[in-house]
Amino acid sequence: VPTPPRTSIAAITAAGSEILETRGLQGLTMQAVAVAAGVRAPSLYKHVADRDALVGLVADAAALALAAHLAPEDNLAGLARALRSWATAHPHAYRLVFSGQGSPDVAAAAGAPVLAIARGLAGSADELAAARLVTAWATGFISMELAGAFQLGGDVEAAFDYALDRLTSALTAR
Amino acid sequence: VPTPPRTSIAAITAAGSEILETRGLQGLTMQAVAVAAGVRAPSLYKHVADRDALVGLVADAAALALAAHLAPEDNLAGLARALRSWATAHPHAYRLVFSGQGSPDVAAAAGAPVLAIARGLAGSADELAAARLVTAWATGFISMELAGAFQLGGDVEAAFDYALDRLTSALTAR
DNA sequence: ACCTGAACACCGTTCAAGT
DNA sequence: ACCTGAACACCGTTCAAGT
Repeated sequence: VPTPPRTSIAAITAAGSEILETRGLQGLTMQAVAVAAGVRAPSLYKHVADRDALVGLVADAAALALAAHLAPEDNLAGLARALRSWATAHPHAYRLVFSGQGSPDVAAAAGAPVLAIARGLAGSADELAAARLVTAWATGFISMELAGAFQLGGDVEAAFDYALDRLTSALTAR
Repeated sequence: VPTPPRTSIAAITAAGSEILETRGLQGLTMQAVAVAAGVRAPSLYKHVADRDALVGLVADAAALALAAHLAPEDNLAGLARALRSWATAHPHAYRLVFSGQGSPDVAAAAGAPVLAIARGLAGSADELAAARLVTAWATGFISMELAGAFQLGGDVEAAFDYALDRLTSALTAR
């Protein structure tokens, strides 16, 4: 006897996103997601291949949320600050987005605004290389900050602003 | 009846480092390390508090190995290329070093050469901020490369050299 | 003083049985 | 067609018992 589904990819992804937010990637277990979706763990395998696939769905959802948060920004400093504020508000989601566990297509779409801003600064010849410099710096800075890697003290805010200033002038096409 | 230890922190760390190299962080299980150290899993708890502590020891050993690999470099480009070559040769160890799971003291010691080079470029007033810019860029670039995040094609080598050139001129004290 | 087998709680995953 | 309990292999960790 055929039965209508009692859950869905969308519901599973939403449940997973909320669990990631509150309990981190380690807390994102099949059991926890199943309970939050109102179902038992084995049922999830009717909707996702395995835990890696579920983590990928959650990563993509986070990447889209991040992209929406970045969309209004149209200059390098604004974009970098928006990225950092989102990372501070959603540290687990931020780490997951940049861990490479999501779909490459979604990641590429989310990175598009950076390309546009890099083109405006560096010109279209250096667009891609400039975008990679900026993206690498921003993700590196923020992930080190989240990991507590800035142990030497000093002013982390000042280091962020210093880097933005130096990068802006370094990338501006001559 | 007292008994001499059949293993040691050093042996456990060495076994863990080799397992990390070949099987990754996921393969670094208490069971696998115990077998490699010639002992059973419960015995490890006489030497380390728990798996996190063991991972921390392996992270510190990797950070020291990385520091030794970077030590001969005395300019920004050489340092960055040496970091990247080590990361390519030891991807699991590289990720672990920058995951913040090791001891802050060891991480700070390993970062000292970057500070010296940054001081030479930017002057002592901006030394720390300049070092953070460079470190954030390099770790971000390499971790994105290891994660396969450079999906848009283009020349990754060229992007690395472009960034080195732009950063060097951006940091040089005026 | 250290090592061990046995046990516990947990995890991801499979599968026959239910509806 | 989907959901479930039961089971399996694995994991980290504890602990009483051995030497």
